[in-house]
Amino acid sequence: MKLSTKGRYGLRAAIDLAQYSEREAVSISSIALRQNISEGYLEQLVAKLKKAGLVMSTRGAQGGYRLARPAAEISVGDVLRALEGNLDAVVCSAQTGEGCQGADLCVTKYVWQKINESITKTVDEIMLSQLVEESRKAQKKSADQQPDYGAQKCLG
Amino acid sequence: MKLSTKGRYGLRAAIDLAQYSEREAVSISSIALRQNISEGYLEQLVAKLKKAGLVMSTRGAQGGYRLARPAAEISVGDVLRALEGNLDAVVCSAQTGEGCQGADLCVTKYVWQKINESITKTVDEIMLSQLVEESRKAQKKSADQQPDYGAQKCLG
DNA sequence: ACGAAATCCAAGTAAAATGCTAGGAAATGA
DNA sequence: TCATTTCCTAGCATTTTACTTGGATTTCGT
Repeated sequence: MKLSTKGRYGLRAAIDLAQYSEREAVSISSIALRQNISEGYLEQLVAKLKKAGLVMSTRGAQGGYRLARPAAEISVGDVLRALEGNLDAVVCSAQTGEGCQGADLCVTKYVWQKINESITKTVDEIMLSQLVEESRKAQKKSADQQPDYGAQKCLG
Repeated sequence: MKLSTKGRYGLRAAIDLAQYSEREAVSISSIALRQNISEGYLEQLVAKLKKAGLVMSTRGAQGGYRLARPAAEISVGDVLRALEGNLDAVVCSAQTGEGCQGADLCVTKYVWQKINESITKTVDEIMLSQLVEESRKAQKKSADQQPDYGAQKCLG
C-alpha cells in the first residue's frame, strides 16, 4: 500500500519541469542535480511521462524536456498514473470483467471501490501549477529567514 | 500502490468472523474453507488481527477465534492497519521527525498528506457490521434468483 | 565536419517484499 | 488419551523494485 519511488521521484520531476521548463527545455541531468535523483533512473521515469503525453522532448545538444500542456492542466493524478499505472489499490476481478460472477456476493468490492474513488478524487484535484505556487511561497519564506545550512534534501 | 493479499484476504476473514463468530468460536480451517484461502497463510493473517486486539482466541479442540469487540465497533481501517501496518501511501521523513529539515521546501509532502488523509477517512468510516449487513442482503437477493452453479468465488 | 550534449533504448542485476509452505510444540475438550 | 485446535518459527520460490550499464542516435555550436 505504498507509493513506490517511481511515483515519488517522478512527481518531483514533473513539478521541477513545471517550474523550469516554461522558457527552455530542461535536461535530465539538471533535474537529477536539483532533485538529487540518479540520472539513469530519472530518465526512465521521464520516459513514462513522455509516453503518457505529459511532456515533450527535443533531442541533441541544448535539448531536453518540457511540459506538453500548461501546468494548470496537468493533475497529480495524471502524473502518478503515468508512472505507476492504475492507482487502484485493489483491482477486483469483477471490474476487469473476467471471472468473479458471484460479484453480488462480493462485499469487499464495495470497500475497494470506496478506497479507489477517494484516492482518485484526491489526486485529480491537485494541479501541478498549485504545487509550483506552493513551492515558490515556501522558498520565499525560507529565504526571508536565516538560511539553515544543515538542511537535508527532502526525498518525499 | 496496491493492497496486498494480506489486506484483501484478511478483511474477508474479519468479515467472516463478524458473520459467524457471534455464537461460537470459529476455526481457521472453517474460514479457509468458506473463503477459499490457504490455511497456513490465513493463520498468519488472523494472528495479526489477534496481536492488534481485534480478535480473541481459544486453544484446543472446539476452540477458534471470535471478534474481541462488536462488529459495529471495528472499522475496515482497524483491520487493514492490523494487517498491512501503516496505510499511509507515502511516509515522508518529515512526518517521522528525523531528517528532512527542509520540510517547508518539500511540496510533495502536501500531496502525500492529502492522499493519506483520504484513505484513512474512507477506511475508518466503514464498519464490519455494515459489510455483514450488505453481505446478508446480497445473499438473500442471490438466493431469490435462480442459483448460478458456474459462479466463481470472488477473491476480492 | 567534428565533437560535445542530449535523448533514446534495451538488458542486466542485487536487494527487498510477497505469498506462501512445512514442521512441530502446546493446550484443551470429549 | 487422542483428535482438534491455536501458536510459533523458519524456509523458500517468485515477483517487484530500484537501480546501473552500455550503447545508438540526434542535434547544436564552432
